[in-house]
Amino acid sequence: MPYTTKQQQAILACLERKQGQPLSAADLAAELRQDGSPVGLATIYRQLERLESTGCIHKINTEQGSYFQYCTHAEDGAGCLLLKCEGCGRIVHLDCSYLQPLYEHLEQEHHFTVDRRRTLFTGLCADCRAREERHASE
Amino acid sequence: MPYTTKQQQAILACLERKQGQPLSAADLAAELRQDGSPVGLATIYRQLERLESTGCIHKINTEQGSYFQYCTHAEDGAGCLLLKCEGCGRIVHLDCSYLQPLYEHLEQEHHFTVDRRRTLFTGLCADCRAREERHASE
DNA sequence: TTGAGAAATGAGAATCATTTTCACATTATA
DNA sequence: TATAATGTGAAAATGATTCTCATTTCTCAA
Repeated sequence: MPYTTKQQQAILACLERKQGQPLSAADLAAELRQDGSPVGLATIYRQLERLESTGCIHKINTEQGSYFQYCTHAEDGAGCLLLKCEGCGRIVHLDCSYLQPLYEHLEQEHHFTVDRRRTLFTGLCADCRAREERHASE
Repeated sequence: MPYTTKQQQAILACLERKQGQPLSAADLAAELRQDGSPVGLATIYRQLERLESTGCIHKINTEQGSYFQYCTHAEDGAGCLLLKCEGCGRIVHLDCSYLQPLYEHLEQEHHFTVDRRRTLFTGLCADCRAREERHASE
Protein backbone atom coordinates (compact mmCIF):
# COMPACT_ATOMS: atom_id res chain seq x y z
CA MET A 1 0.00 0.00 0.00
CA PRO A 2 1.42 3.34 -0.95
CA TYR A 3 2.10 5.87 1.73
CA THR A 4 2.80 9.57 1.71
CA THR A 5 6.34 10.87 1.82
CA LYS A 6 7.50 14.39 2.52
CA GLN A 7 8.82 14.62 -1.04
CA GLN A 8 5.37 13.90 -2.41
CA GLN A 9 3.84 16.53 -0.16
CA ALA A 10 6.47 19.10 -1.03
CA ILE A 11 5.98 18.58 -4.75
CA LEU A 12 2.22 18.83 -4.62
CA ALA A 13 2.36 21.83 -2.29
CA CYS A 14 4.71 23.60 -4.65
CA LEU A 15 2.46 22.98 -7.63
CA GLU A 16 -0.55 24.21 -5.69
CA ARG A 17 1.27 27.33 -4.66
CA LYS A 18 2.22 28.07 -8.27
CA GLN A 19 -1.24 27.43 -9.59
CA GLY A 20 -1.88 28.68 -13.11
CA GLN A 21 1.82 28.79 -13.79
CA PRO A 22 3.22 25.87 -15.77
CA LEU A 23 6.38 24.46 -14.19
CA SER A 24 8.99 22.20 -15.71
CA ALA A 25 10.58 19.42 -13.69
CA ALA A 26 13.70 21.56 -13.42
CA ASP A 27 11.64 24.56 -12.23
CA LEU A 28 10.18 22.40 -9.53
CA ALA A 29 13.57 21.11 -8.47
CA ALA A 30 14.83 24.68 -8.16
CA GLU A 31 11.76 25.78 -6.18
CA LEU A 32 12.04 22.88 -3.79
CA ARG A 33 15.73 23.44 -3.26
CA GLN A 34 15.00 27.07 -2.39
CA ASP A 35 12.34 25.99 0.04
CA GLY A 36 14.93 23.95 1.83
CA SER A 37 13.43 20.62 0.85
CA PRO A 38 15.43 19.46 -2.16
CA VAL A 39 14.07 16.48 -4.05
CA GLY A 40 15.94 14.40 -6.62
CA LEU A 41 14.96 14.86 -10.23
CA ALA A 42 14.14 11.18 -10.65
CA THR A 43 11.67 11.44 -7.80
CA ILE A 44 10.18 14.60 -9.20
CA TYR A 45 9.54 12.90 -12.52
CA ARG A 46 8.10 9.85 -10.81
CA GLN A 47 5.75 11.92 -8.70
CA LEU A 48 4.70 14.10 -11.61
CA GLU A 49 3.80 10.98 -13.54
CA ARG A 50 1.77 9.70 -10.63
CA LEU A 51 0.02 13.00 -10.03
CA GLU A 52 -0.82 13.21 -13.70
CA SER A 53 -2.27 9.73 -13.84
CA THR A 54 -4.51 10.48 -10.87
CA GLY A 55 -5.65 13.67 -12.56
CA CYS A 56 -4.28 16.05 -9.94
CA ILE A 57 -2.08 17.81 -12.43
CA HIS A 58 -1.83 17.97 -16.17
CA LYS A 59 1.06 17.96 -18.54
CA ILE A 60 1.75 20.25 -21.47
CA ASN A 61 4.27 19.42 -24.17
CA THR A 62 6.33 22.10 -25.81
CA GLU A 63 9.44 22.23 -27.90
CA GLN A 64 11.56 22.79 -24.84
CA GLY A 65 10.10 19.97 -22.81
CA SER A 66 7.09 19.34 -20.63
CA TYR A 67 5.37 21.59 -18.18
CA PHE A 68 3.04 20.67 -15.36
CA GLN A 69 0.13 22.49 -13.81
CA TYR A 70 -2.04 21.91 -10.81
CA CYS A 71 -5.76 21.36 -11.46
CA THR A 72 -7.97 23.17 -9.03
CA HIS A 73 -11.24 21.38 -9.60
CA ALA A 74 -12.27 18.12 -11.13
CA GLU A 75 -14.11 20.05 -13.78
CA ASP A 76 -11.29 22.49 -14.21
CA GLY A 77 -10.32 22.78 -17.79
CA ALA A 78 -13.82 22.59 -19.14
CA GLY A 79 -13.25 25.88 -20.89
CA CYS A 80 -9.63 26.52 -20.07
CA LEU A 81 -6.86 26.82 -22.56
CA LEU A 82 -3.22 27.71 -22.73
CA LEU A 83 -1.59 30.04 -25.19
CA LYS A 84 2.08 29.65 -25.88
CA CYS A 85 3.84 32.54 -27.52
CA GLU A 86 6.47 31.48 -30.02
CA GLY A 87 8.16 34.83 -29.63
CA CYS A 88 8.78 35.17 -25.92
CA GLY A 89 8.04 31.61 -24.83
CA ARG A 90 5.49 32.70 -22.25
CA ILE A 91 2.55 30.48 -21.51
CA VAL A 92 -0.69 32.24 -20.70
CA HIS A 93 -3.62 30.56 -19.12
CA LEU A 94 -7.20 31.65 -19.75
CA ASP A 95 -10.80 30.57 -19.78
CA CYS A 96 -12.93 30.69 -22.83
CA SER A 97 -16.45 29.50 -23.42
CA TYR A 98 -15.88 29.31 -27.17
CA LEU A 99 -14.21 25.95 -26.67
CA GLN A 100 -17.35 24.22 -25.54
CA PRO A 101 -19.15 23.87 -28.88
CA LEU A 102 -15.93 22.75 -30.51
CA TYR A 103 -15.38 20.00 -27.97
CA GLU A 104 -18.95 18.85 -28.30
CA HIS A 105 -18.65 18.74 -32.05
CA LEU A 106 -15.44 16.68 -31.89
CA GLU A 107 -17.07 14.33 -29.45
CA GLN A 108 -20.24 13.78 -31.43
CA GLU A 109 -19.06 13.99 -35.01
CA HIS A 110 -15.53 12.69 -34.74
CA HIS A 111 -15.81 10.48 -31.67
CA PHE A 112 -12.81 12.08 -30.12
CA THR A 113 -12.76 13.04 -26.44
CA VAL A 114 -10.49 15.99 -25.91
CA ASP A 115 -8.46 16.11 -22.71
CA ARG A 116 -9.58 19.60 -21.92
CA ARG A 117 -6.82 20.42 -19.52
CA ARG A 118 -4.15 19.91 -22.12
CA THR A 119 -5.33 22.25 -24.81
CA LEU A 120 -2.49 24.44 -25.98
CA PHE A 121 -2.50 26.93 -28.80
CA THR A 122 0.70 28.17 -30.31
CA GLY A 123 1.05 31.60 -31.78
CA LEU A 124 2.11 35.16 -31.04
CA CYS A 125 1.16 37.49 -28.23
CA ALA A 126 0.43 41.12 -29.00
CA ASP A 127 3.91 42.31 -27.99
CA CYS A 128 5.73 39.78 -30.10
CA ARG A 129 3.48 40.34 -33.06
CA ALA A 130 4.26 44.05 -32.96
CA ARG A 131 7.97 43.25 -32.80
CA GLU A 132 7.71 40.91 -35.80
CA GLU A 133 5.92 43.55 -37.83
CA ARG A 134 8.49 46.15 -37.03
CA HIS A 135 11.14 43.69 -38.07
CA ALA A 136 9.42 42.85 -41.35
CA SER A 137 9.00 46.46 -42.40
CA GLU A 138 12.72 47.22 -42.12
CA MET B 1 23.23 32.69 -52.42
CA PRO B 2 21.46 29.49 -51.56
CA TYR B 3 20.94 26.85 -54.19
CA THR B 4 18.81 23.74 -54.34
CA THR B 5 20.30 20.39 -53.53
CA LYS B 6 18.92 16.96 -54.26
CA GLN B 7 18.58 16.33 -50.53
CA GLN B 8 16.33 19.35 -50.20
CA GLN B 9 14.21 18.19 -53.10
CA ALA B 10 13.98 14.66 -51.79
CA ILE B 11 12.88 15.85 -48.35
CA LEU B 12 10.22 18.19 -49.67
CA ALA B 13 8.99 15.60 -52.18
CA CYS B 14 8.66 13.03 -49.44
CA LEU B 15 6.67 15.39 -47.23
CA GLU B 16 4.39 16.26 -50.16
CA ARG B 17 3.85 12.61 -50.93
CA LYS B 18 2.89 11.89 -47.31
CA GLN B 19 0.59 14.87 -47.06
CA GLY B 20 -1.74 14.82 -44.09
CA GLN B 21 0.47 12.34 -42.31
CA PRO B 22 2.77 13.79 -39.69
CA LEU B 23 6.34 12.50 -40.03
CA SER B 24 9.15 12.58 -37.53
CA ALA B 25 12.70 13.28 -38.61
CA ALA B 26 13.45 9.57 -38.18
CA ASP B 27 10.41 8.63 -40.30
CA LEU B 28 11.71 10.86 -43.03
CA ALA B 29 15.18 9.36 -42.82
CA ALA B 30 13.70 5.87 -43.16
CA GLU B 31 11.52 6.88 -46.11
CA LEU B 32 14.39 8.52 -47.93
CA ARG B 33 16.64 5.54 -47.34
CA GLN B 34 13.98 3.29 -48.83
CA ASP B 35 13.65 5.55 -51.82
CA GLY B 36 17.34 5.06 -52.47
CA SER B 37 18.26 8.64 -51.62
CA PRO B 38 19.45 8.51 -48.03
CA VAL B 39 19.97 11.84 -46.28
CA GLY B 40 21.85 12.44 -43.04
CA LEU B 41 19.78 13.23 -39.98
CA ALA B 42 21.58 16.51 -39.41
CA THR B 43 20.60 17.62 -42.88
CA ILE B 44 17.04 16.49 -42.37
CA TYR B 45 16.74 18.58 -39.23
CA ARG B 46 18.34 21.54 -40.93
CA GLN B 47 16.01 21.36 -43.88
CA LEU B 48 12.95 20.85 -41.72
CA GLU B 49 13.84 23.97 -39.81
CA ARG B 50 14.24 25.91 -43.00
CA LEU B 51 11.03 24.63 -44.52
CA GLU B 52 9.21 25.50 -41.35
CA SER B 53 10.54 29.03 -41.25
CA THR B 54 9.41 29.61 -44.81
CA GLY B 55 5.98 28.27 -43.97
CA CYS B 56 6.10 25.27 -46.30
CA ILE B 57 5.63 22.82 -43.50
CA HIS B 58 4.56 23.01 -39.90
CA LYS B 59 5.80 21.38 -36.77
CA ILE B 60 3.83 19.62 -34.08
CA ASN B 61 5.27 18.88 -30.65
CA THR B 62 4.35 15.75 -28.81
CA GLU B 63 5.73 13.81 -25.90
CA GLN B 64 7.71 11.59 -28.22
CA GLY B 65 9.25 14.37 -30.21
CA SER B 66 8.31 16.58 -33.13
CA TYR B 67 6.36 15.79 -36.25
CA PHE B 68 6.26 17.67 -39.50
CA GLN B 69 3.56 18.10 -42.08
CA TYR B 70 3.39 19.60 -45.50
CA CYS B 71 1.06 22.60 -45.96
CA THR B 72 -0.93 22.50 -49.15
CA HIS B 73 -2.05 26.09 -49.39
CA ALA B 74 -1.00 29.35 -47.86
CA GLU B 75 -4.34 29.58 -46.17
CA ASP B 76 -4.29 25.94 -45.20
CA GLY B 77 -4.90 25.53 -41.55
CA ALA B 78 -7.54 28.19 -41.30
CA GLY B 79 -9.91 25.61 -39.91
CA CYS B 80 -7.65 22.61 -39.65
CA LEU B 81 -6.72 20.84 -36.49
CA LEU B 82 -4.91 17.77 -35.31
CA LEU B 83 -6.12 15.27 -32.77
CA LYS B 84 -3.57 13.20 -30.96
CA CYS B 85 -4.81 10.10 -29.21
CA GLU B 86 -3.05 9.43 -25.93
CA GLY B 87 -4.02 5.78 -26.17
CA CYS B 88 -2.70 4.66 -29.54
CA GLY B 89 -0.51 7.63 -30.38
CA ARG B 90 -2.21 8.22 -33.72
CA ILE B 91 -2.49 11.74 -35.04
CA VAL B 92 -5.62 12.52 -37.00
CA HIS B 93 -5.99 15.53 -39.20
CA LEU B 94 -9.33 17.19 -39.84
CA ASP B 95 -11.06 20.38 -40.76
CA CYS B 96 -13.52 22.09 -38.54
CA SER B 97 -15.28 25.39 -38.91
CA TYR B 98 -15.89 25.60 -35.18
CA LEU B 99 -12.38 26.89 -34.75
CA GLN B 100 -13.01 30.12 -36.57
CA PRO B 101 -15.01 31.98 -33.91
CA LEU B 102 -12.58 30.84 -31.26
CA TYR B 103 -9.59 32.19 -33.14
CA GLU B 104 -11.35 35.46 -33.77
CA HIS B 105 -12.22 35.76 -30.13
CA LEU B 106 -8.62 35.11 -29.05
CA GLU B 107 -7.41 37.64 -31.56
CA GLN B 108 -9.81 40.39 -30.58
CA GLU B 109 -10.24 39.88 -26.86
CA HIS B 110 -6.89 38.46 -25.89
CA HIS B 111 -4.67 39.91 -28.62
CA PHE B 112 -3.22 36.53 -29.33
CA THR B 113 -2.69 35.37 -32.91
CA VAL B 114 -2.95 31.61 -33.10
CA ASP B 115 -0.67 29.79 -35.51
CA ARG B 116 -3.53 27.89 -37.03
CA ARG B 117 -1.47 25.14 -38.55
CA ARG B 118 -0.11 24.04 -35.21
CA THR B 119 -3.30 23.44 -33.32
CA LEU B 120 -3.19 20.07 -31.63
CA PHE B 121 -5.74 18.62 -29.27
CA THR B 122 -4.85 15.75 -27.00
CA GLY B 123 -7.37 13.16 -25.92
CA LEU B 124 -8.77 9.76 -26.71
CA CYS B 125 -10.16 8.31 -29.92
CA ALA B 126 -13.30 6.21 -29.83
CA ASP B 127 -11.42 2.90 -29.85
CA CYS B 128 -9.11 3.82 -27.03
CA ARG B 129 -11.90 5.29 -24.96
CA ALA B 130 -13.81 2.01 -25.22
CA ARG B 131 -10.70 0.11 -24.18
CA GLU B 132 -10.19 2.39 -21.17
CA GLU B 133 -13.76 1.91 -20.05
CA ARG B 134 -13.50 -1.83 -20.31
CA HIS B 135 -10.33 -1.65 -18.27
CA ALA B 136 -11.88 0.50 -15.57
CA SER B 137 -14.88 -1.75 -15.07
CA GLU B 138 -12.75 -4.80 -14.30
C1' DT C 1 37.52 26.67 -67.71
C1' DT C 2 39.00 27.78 -63.61
C1' DG C 3 39.52 28.59 -58.94
C1' DA C 4 38.23 31.32 -54.73
C1' DG C 5 34.71 31.65 -51.73
C1' DA C 6 29.86 30.67 -50.16
C1' DA C 7 26.69 26.97 -48.86
C1' DA C 8 25.38 22.46 -47.97
C1' DT C 9 26.34 17.80 -46.42
C1' DG C 10 27.03 13.93 -43.15
C1' DA C 11 29.53 11.32 -39.51
C1' DG C 12 30.15 11.62 -35.09
C1' DA C 13 30.39 14.28 -30.78
C1' DA C 14 27.80 17.12 -27.65
C1' DT C 15 23.52 18.47 -25.29
C1' DC C 16 19.60 18.12 -22.68
C1' DA C 17 15.19 16.34 -20.99
C1' DT C 18 13.62 12.19 -19.40
C1' DT C 19 13.95 7.30 -17.84
C1' DT C 20 16.14 3.45 -15.81
C1' DT C 21 19.05 1.09 -12.48
C1' DC C 22 20.30 -0.11 -8.16
C1' DA C 23 21.82 0.22 -3.38
C1' DC C 24 19.82 2.05 0.44
C1' DA C 25 16.09 4.16 3.50
C1' DT C 26 11.37 4.21 5.08
C1' DT C 27 6.89 2.33 6.17
C1' DA C 28 3.38 -1.17 6.81
C1' DT C 29 1.93 -5.28 8.59
C1' DA C 30 2.63 -9.93 10.20
C1' DT D 1 11.00 -7.13 15.77
C1' DA D 2 11.15 -9.28 11.13
C1' DT D 3 10.09 -8.89 6.57
C1' DA D 4 8.00 -7.59 2.46
C1' DA D 5 6.63 -3.56 -0.18
C1' DT D 6 7.47 0.89 -1.63
C1' DG D 7 10.01 5.27 -2.08
C1' DT D 8 14.42 7.76 -2.78
C1' DG D 9 18.37 9.73 -5.25
C1' DA D 10 23.00 9.40 -7.53
C1' DA D 11 24.64 7.92 -11.47
C1' DA D 12 24.22 5.64 -15.88
C1' DA D 13 21.40 4.96 -19.98
C1' DT D 14 18.38 6.66 -23.56
C1' DG D 15 16.77 9.14 -27.37
C1' DA D 16 15.66 13.25 -29.87
C1' DT D 17 17.87 17.20 -31.43
C1' DT D 18 21.83 20.25 -32.27
C1' DC D 19 26.58 21.26 -33.05
C1' DT D 20 31.30 20.66 -35.15
C1' DC D 21 34.13 20.25 -38.75
C1' DA D 22 36.27 18.11 -42.69
C1' DT D 23 34.67 17.40 -47.20
C1' DT D 24 31.82 18.21 -51.23
C1' DT D 25 28.98 21.01 -54.29
C1' DC D 26 27.75 25.33 -56.34
C1' DT D 27 28.17 30.05 -58.03
C1' DC D 28 30.35 33.55 -60.39
C1' DA D 29 33.82 36.70 -61.79
C1' DA D 30 38.15 36.69 -64.14
